[in-house]
Amino acid sequence: MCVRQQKWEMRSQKFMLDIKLLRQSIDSIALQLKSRNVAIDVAHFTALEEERKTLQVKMQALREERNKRSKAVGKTKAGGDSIEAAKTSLKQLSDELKVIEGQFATVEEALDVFLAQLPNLPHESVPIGKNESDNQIIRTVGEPCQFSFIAKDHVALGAHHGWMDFETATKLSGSRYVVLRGPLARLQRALIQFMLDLHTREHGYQEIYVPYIANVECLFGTAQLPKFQEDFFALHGNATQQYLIPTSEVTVTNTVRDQILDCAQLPIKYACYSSCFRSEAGTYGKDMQGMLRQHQFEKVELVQIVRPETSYQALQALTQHAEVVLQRLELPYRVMLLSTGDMGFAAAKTYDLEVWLPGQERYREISSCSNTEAFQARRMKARFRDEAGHIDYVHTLNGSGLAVGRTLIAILENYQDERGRVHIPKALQPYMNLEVIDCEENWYAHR
RNA sequence: GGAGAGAUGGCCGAGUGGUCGAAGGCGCUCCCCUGCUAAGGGAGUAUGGGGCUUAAACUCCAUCGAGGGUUCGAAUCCCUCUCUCUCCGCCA
Repeated sequence: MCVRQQKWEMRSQKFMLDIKLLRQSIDSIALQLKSRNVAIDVAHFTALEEERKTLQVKMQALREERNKRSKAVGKTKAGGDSIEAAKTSLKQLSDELKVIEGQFATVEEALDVFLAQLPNLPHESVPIGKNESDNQIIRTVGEPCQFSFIAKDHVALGAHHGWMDFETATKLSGSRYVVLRGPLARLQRALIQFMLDLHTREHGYQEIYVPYIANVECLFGTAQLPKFQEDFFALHGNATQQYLIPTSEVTVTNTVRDQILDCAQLPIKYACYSSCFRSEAGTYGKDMQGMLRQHQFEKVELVQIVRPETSYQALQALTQHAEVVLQRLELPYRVMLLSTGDMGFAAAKTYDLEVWLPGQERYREISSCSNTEAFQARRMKARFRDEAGHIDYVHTLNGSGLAVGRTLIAILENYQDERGRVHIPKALQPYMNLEVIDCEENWYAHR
């Protein structure tokens, strides 16, 4: 028996777009993907697909014959007659089948390579553009504050007493790490607690804790693999390949992998705090100062598993949920609708939240909220059964609610005063048990 | 880390080379019967893909943890891996 066919079928679900849609309307898909700067070789695909079909039909016919005749052999043997002649001719058939199966496997591999390059199709409402300069500002909330003094950046504000210590972090690990002490370590912890409480108490998310190490299937399911292997850390010395999660989206979303959910379970809404690990390969020289871009950072992630017809409503809601964090912290921000050229591989539509950073005098990304529609679900085989018993893929969404390190930066820079003190936003004060971080204070005395 | 036992459908569980996609039970759905309830009778109840179709029907292929091998034929035999359980040791 050969299991190659199953492998192929699994892939056809796992990869990207709906394989049936692709077969039917490759031309219109090519057109849509062009807006994402992806050129696809339609002729190549069509040829492969033709070959695949021919071979599959032939292979199945041969198998059918083999199965039938093998069963007949069994009967003959049970009847006590000789089966030698039948064995010889069946051996030929079996060999022929193996050749076809080999050819089929070759075509399948070529299709693999082709399909793996295809990102999700953008939603029709997504602006067509080359890169981030074509993103649309949806709304701006709050005013960038005007200081009567020259605003410091978070590196300067955190430097007192080694509260934000990059030198020690470099000694411990390397570049792009940070050590936080005293009030800043507490601020980070307070932010995590604040965000989780908000989402679980007011937005209806269930808190979830997941592993920070994920297997290949997870990374594949959420589409970090196979294309973006260099973006995160692989663990060595393991028999099985494992990776540090670049976001808890990976493990949280994969909790529903290989499942047929009951429609009564939907929507599923998870809020997850985790550390995140990114190699930041190819970002040399970018944001080298400060803790804006780190190999290890903290994030509260929001994930929703929903019915297809509700996923765009859910995207609006999820984006709102992330925005509320900024609103409660009274940080000025704006909402960007990403253009086709700037979206992530798995996303059909993405809103970025950008917070105002006085130290840089510009807005910086602090959250990214995406609807991947069934793109991840297909790869994960995450489905649901509706009231009528029909099975369909779920839609998955994810968004940061928020990136904790960057929120900490935003608070330092937006809430600084002329003396270099940092005031704590009202909403956060109960969590900090403090109103102001005073650089003239001895923090060892603080309880 | 050492020793052993396992992995079968929604669940339990039979099945050591051939009509096994898989007995039996439970659960679930529909129907029948019974004055309600309970009990009873009957039928159905996996997933993915291909062919043919407007569609359905039909039919074929694949799937018994994963991958590979032996064979005309594999849930069943061999190899590798993963996971689970029990005992011992160690440990936050």
